[in-house]
Amino acid sequence: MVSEKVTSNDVARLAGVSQSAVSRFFTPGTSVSKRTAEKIKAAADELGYRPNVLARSLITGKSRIIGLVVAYLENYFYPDVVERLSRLLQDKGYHVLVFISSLAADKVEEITQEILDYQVDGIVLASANMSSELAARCHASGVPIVLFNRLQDDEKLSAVTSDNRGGGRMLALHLAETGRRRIAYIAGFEGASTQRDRERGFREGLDEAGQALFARDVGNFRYEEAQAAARRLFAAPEAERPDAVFVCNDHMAFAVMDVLRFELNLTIPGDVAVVGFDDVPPARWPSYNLTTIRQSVDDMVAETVATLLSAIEGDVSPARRVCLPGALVVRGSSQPAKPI
Amino acid sequence: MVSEKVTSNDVARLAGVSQSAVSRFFTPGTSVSKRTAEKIKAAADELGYRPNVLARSLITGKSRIIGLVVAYLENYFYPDVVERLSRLLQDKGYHVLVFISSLAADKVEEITQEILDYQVDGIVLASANMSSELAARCHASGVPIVLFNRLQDDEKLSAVTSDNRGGGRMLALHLAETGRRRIAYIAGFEGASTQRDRERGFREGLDEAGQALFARDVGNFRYEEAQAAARRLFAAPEAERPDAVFVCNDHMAFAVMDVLRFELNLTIPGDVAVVGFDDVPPARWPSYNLTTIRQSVDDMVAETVATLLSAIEGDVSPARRVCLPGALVVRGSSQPAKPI
DNA sequence: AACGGCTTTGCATACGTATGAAAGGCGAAG
DNA sequence: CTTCGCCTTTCATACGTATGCAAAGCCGTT
Repeated sequence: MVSEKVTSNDVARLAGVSQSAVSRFFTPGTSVSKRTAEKIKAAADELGYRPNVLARSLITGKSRIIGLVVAYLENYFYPDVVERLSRLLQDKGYHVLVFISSLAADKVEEITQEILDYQVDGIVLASANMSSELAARCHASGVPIVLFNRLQDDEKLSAVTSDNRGGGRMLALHLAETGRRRIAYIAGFEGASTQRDRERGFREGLDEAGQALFARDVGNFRYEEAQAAARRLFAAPEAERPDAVFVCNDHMAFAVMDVLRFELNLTIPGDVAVVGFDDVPPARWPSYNLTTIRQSVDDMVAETVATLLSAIEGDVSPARRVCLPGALVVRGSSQPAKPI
Repeated sequence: MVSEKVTSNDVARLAGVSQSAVSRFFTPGTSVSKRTAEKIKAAADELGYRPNVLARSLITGKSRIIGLVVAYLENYFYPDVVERLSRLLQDKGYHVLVFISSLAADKVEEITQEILDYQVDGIVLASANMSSELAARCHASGVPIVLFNRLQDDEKLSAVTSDNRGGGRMLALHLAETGRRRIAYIAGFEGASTQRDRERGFREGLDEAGQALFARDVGNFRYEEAQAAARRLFAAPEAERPDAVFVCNDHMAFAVMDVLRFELNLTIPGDVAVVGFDDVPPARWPSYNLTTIRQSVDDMVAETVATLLSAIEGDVSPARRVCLPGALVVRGSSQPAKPI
């Protein structure tokens, strides 16, 4: 607390101009004469002056802060999202205020209120659902929201997702085509739209291929629960075990692979094919070498930012729902092991 | 932009009291009579009023925002840090503004300026170094800084680290005790204190055990570069290859293990022992089952927050350097394979 | 009924900036 | 030399809140 804060008034005094001149100098899009600009610059440099963003926000009504709500970073899809989103927004002069939420809905409510307290210009909701009532309140406050990697019934909410249904379908067809006949599914958290859509697409794909789901269990997007689900699914006698598993995301797929290989001594893809969803970095590490659906974080983030910024800049068009295509990435965990 | 913002004045008018009364009602530690409290509460609820944190900051000089500078979330140690740090600070009424920095020092400078623009109450510097000059400026602004998981020469900076030197030593002794005789090291980014301290402790440990470092290469904390380093280290004829590698962090250790197993067909720990540092979640996944030093993220975060908050609350004591002990976690990647 | 102490309330101002309106400056055209 | 118009600059005010100070209210005591 040694130094006093230096304000635009201090600069103005030193430069021999008015405070407004200083303000104008630091506000892009306004003009000052070359002469005063130089005086102000010199004075500002000497004092180490920088405008107070908070005070500015108070009067402009724009904080240049984006609230990001995220429930867990354990799934390595999200750190990547946080990093790229921050970077992109930084480039555009915004910054990210992080709010970690639990999965519980009432927590989300509380958290969102806290976010609004900071007068954020926009909100990215990355791993939590939000009540329609809350969404309405945000909308009423004029704060745009973009759902990231999830959908909600509320038609008023913008959302960016990848094509979870299409991805699920591709995986089903891939497994069927490579000769799998007892295909199981390990679900994520049932409340998540990604879970629902992936499962739905997967079932549709199986249907197309003339198959039905052989078995199903739930892993709730957690490593340990996915391990447990795998143990249950493979507790049956050998002939009645699945010969393929679609695990709802890569993070859980790693857990399943570890159980199959190191607890049950099964080979992948020899005995069982495993496929996931997301294409997080470890999926391409040789230890896992996991067939999966690539969601382009870059594209998703870019769309999110575009949607958010256009809404912030006054675009009152109705909610924008972007669904980006995913790509099937075939790797070693699902090579055809049992040709028909 | 449908609704107008509701201010303390609106509430005051509706409740039939003064604006100061409303302010007092929402400021902890001040008192209002029960009667007016009720009127204000009713009015505030009706209007959906919540205090504007930014306006409050302007006058109190406290924003309750903590700036977090982090360079990359690719190493899964950091997502965990972000999550726990955010959670803990949230509980204390603070929030985290994230700044992603590149490793370049000038970027850090720029970023830190941006942080200061937001009038943050404190800064956590998690994966980037900062010039002493910049540190001085922050100090002058009265903004406390805590270095997380790194150290700097500047004695004025508080820092929280785990005992990197001691951890390196433990790993060296462990490898020597389990019979390894050609022990190599793959370094992280040379500019990082964690890299320096871990290597130093490791060399000291080898020395104690009467050994010298057999080979050394650099992986710069990146997966791909660590792969390349592993390839170089093991390009020698079989008898001249290392029989153990300490990789400066787990993230790179995974890359090394993948190269050894899947490119060179070596067994771990049979042909080569691999040990890492951090104990990130994948280290205990059976595929890697990596011997490593556990850094307790929880403890580190707790110390960081404690240091930061005490400084914010006016503690002018000199910089506080906390060094937390790490624990050797012996797993399958280093079991004694060649008993003496 | 008057007084003293304590709590509650309202008034006024301050925080650091942006911005509309008004005033000033300067050159060109007449 | 005057007048007009444009570009700069200043003045004044506003943003939404917290807080010192003085006024007002309350309650028990003498």
